[in-house]
Amino acid sequence: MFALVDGTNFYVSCERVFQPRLEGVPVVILSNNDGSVVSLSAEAKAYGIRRGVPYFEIRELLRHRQGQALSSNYALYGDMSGRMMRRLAAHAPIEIYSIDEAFLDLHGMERYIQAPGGIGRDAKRDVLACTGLPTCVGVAPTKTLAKAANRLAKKYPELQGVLVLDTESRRERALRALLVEDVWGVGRQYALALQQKGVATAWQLAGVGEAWARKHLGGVVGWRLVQELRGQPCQGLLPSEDGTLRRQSLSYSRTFGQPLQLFDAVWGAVSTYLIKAAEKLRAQGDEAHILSIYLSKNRFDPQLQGPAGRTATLTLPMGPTADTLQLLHYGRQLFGRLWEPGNAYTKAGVVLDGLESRERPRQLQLFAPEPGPTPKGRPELMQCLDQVNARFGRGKVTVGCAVPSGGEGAPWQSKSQWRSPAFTTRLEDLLLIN
DNA sequence: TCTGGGGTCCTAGGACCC
DNA sequence: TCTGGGGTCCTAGGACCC
Repeated sequence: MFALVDGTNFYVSCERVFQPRLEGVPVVILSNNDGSVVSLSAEAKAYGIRRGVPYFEIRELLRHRQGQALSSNYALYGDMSGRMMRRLAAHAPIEIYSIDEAFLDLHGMERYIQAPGGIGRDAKRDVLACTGLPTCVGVAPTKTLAKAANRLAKKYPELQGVLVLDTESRRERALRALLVEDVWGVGRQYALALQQKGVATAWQLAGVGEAWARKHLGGVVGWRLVQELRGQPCQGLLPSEDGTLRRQSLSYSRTFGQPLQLFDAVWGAVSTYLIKAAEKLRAQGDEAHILSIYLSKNRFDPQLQGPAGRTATLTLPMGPTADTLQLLHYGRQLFGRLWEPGNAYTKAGVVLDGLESRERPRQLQLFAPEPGPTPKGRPELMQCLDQVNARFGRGKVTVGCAVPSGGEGAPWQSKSQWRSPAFTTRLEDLLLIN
């Protein structure tokens, strides 16, 4: 059996822990650049606001209803997430699935699931008591069914946030009540196609054959999904060691505060993003051997023809690295391949792929690596750079071509007008009760 | 005027190798 | 006109997740 635990309107809940005045108020949390809604409270949902809508469309509605919009504060959410995960990990082996969701492995704990209250209610109570965060819990024999149970636990208040699917009849009842578009792994495209073929509920989806599933739901993924709905596990727990996630790629991208046309401005943004991505890479003790850069134009522009974005990718000739200067060197080459004068760019990003731990055993070098910018003494230099910045503030020391202090006041700087303080991670932002 | 960011997995074709 | 089988790597793209 698996449990899926997730935070209810997680970002809003994090804000409310430190700002009780937001209790009962329609609250929306905005994306970077204050562009669109990424999380919202039940009160905001009741007024018809939905995740993903652009802020300018709901600004008036929110003001009219005395609602509150906040910029997203990932320093706060990330720290609160860590607190929640540490509580959950005390109950069972854990896989952290996203910032506000975790799977718990309950194999061998079946008797505890059945006990009065059960592990779901227990974990939920614990997280609330220790962090102030409300959660929902779904328990079932497969991950997909646990997600389904969680979904229904949220939808029906009488379940009080916990649903256990531990018998055939409970599974059937749940799947009959679940729409196909609410199944984990069925997105917009698939939902539309399924509905057109007369498959409207999760129960109907669980009844399709293997060939059908492979044909209409993206191959082997679709077939696994159907099996999981039937109660046959196809995915095990991927345990998160010491509360962190093992990742295969890492990226840093931002929408600019305004469209940019000048080479220097766009390269200024990309080089800054590269520096940040390299910092993240070193902070998690990894090296990357594939580098991608992408540039995007405004994807909502009706004049736009062709794809909004272009990507350039390179396998680094000297092998895995976490060196800012090497990444900048090759990043500049990739940028040159993408750059087209006369375009108004709205967004850029950097992706580091093929991540390996820096501590891994070194493979025997059979051939001399291609000469890149000289790497002698570089790991030490990078380490020194990170230590100085950790002590004196991010971006205090950087490379010569970069904009100081990480782009503060730069032309690409994102908007973030209503950010709450970093209550839990900055001493100056500590909440004071008078 | 104003529309996020960071991930995953799978497929498929071409180059290249044995 | 005929012209294998199997494998890897690389790249691009499409679907999905939160």
